[in-house]
Amino acid sequence: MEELSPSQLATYLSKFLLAVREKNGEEYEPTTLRGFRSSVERYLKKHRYCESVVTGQSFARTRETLRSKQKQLKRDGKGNKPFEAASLTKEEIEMLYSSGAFGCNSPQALINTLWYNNCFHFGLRGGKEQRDLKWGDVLLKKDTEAGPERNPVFLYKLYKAKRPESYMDNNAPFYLAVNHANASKADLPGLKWFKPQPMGVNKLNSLMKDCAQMAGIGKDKRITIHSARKTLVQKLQDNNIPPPKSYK
DNA sequence: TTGGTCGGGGAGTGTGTAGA
DNA sequence: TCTACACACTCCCCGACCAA
Repeated sequence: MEELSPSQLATYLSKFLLAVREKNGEEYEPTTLRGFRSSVERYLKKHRYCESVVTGQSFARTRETLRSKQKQLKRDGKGNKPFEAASLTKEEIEMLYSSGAFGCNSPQALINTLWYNNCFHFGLRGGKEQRDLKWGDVLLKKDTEAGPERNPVFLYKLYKAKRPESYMDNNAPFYLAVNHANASKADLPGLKWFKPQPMGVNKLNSLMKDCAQMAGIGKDKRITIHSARKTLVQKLQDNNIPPPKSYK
């Protein structure tokens, strides 16, 4: 497309924005169309194209087409964020603990709870930021007496005791794969619950969904990996904590 | 069970601007 | 000057698929 003149490209883009549909024939969400345009813009920038699709004069009609299309889609009921992640209620968090999805009685429950704590207390995103987390990124500054399963310090110390020695240096991944061979005899003292191997990206990304399934929640709402972070934001809002200045 | 990749699409953040 | 909102742009979640 970088070989087309701006006026030719503008015409093609306008036609594309009007005609494009999902594979099943459905209309796309308004933000998706905007994303398509941004993708084209990025591509053209990379190829040093002479004009910007977003601000260039030759693309004024394309912009108008996109605006009209977005308005039409909104009128048709699109743009209501059908895939928006839902936050967790107090009752649902209780169910996660009572079902055994969260807690400290199994390697999987332990790592699920650590993941949730890191989302909820440190505001980490559920996937990449958690996966990039290293063992040395989390330091125990203030100790506390070993206590209940909901005490983050207790869980951290238990996790430390159950990790293999070879994965204790600062650059080791924080989340390790569960050793399922040992999971059935998890209460044996000194047994390592985790393998010297990072938890996989697919496993980490489906962690919250698996927990919700185990606890029997999320049938009427969308519980995803983002739900834990959303719960944190919801709680901050409910307690009238203002957003940081940089959010303005 | 894992890593890697891809396409679709929602979420997050910085910036510009109209209006109070 | 402040605030709310829209826009521009980027990030990355998510599911599917495949091979190891």
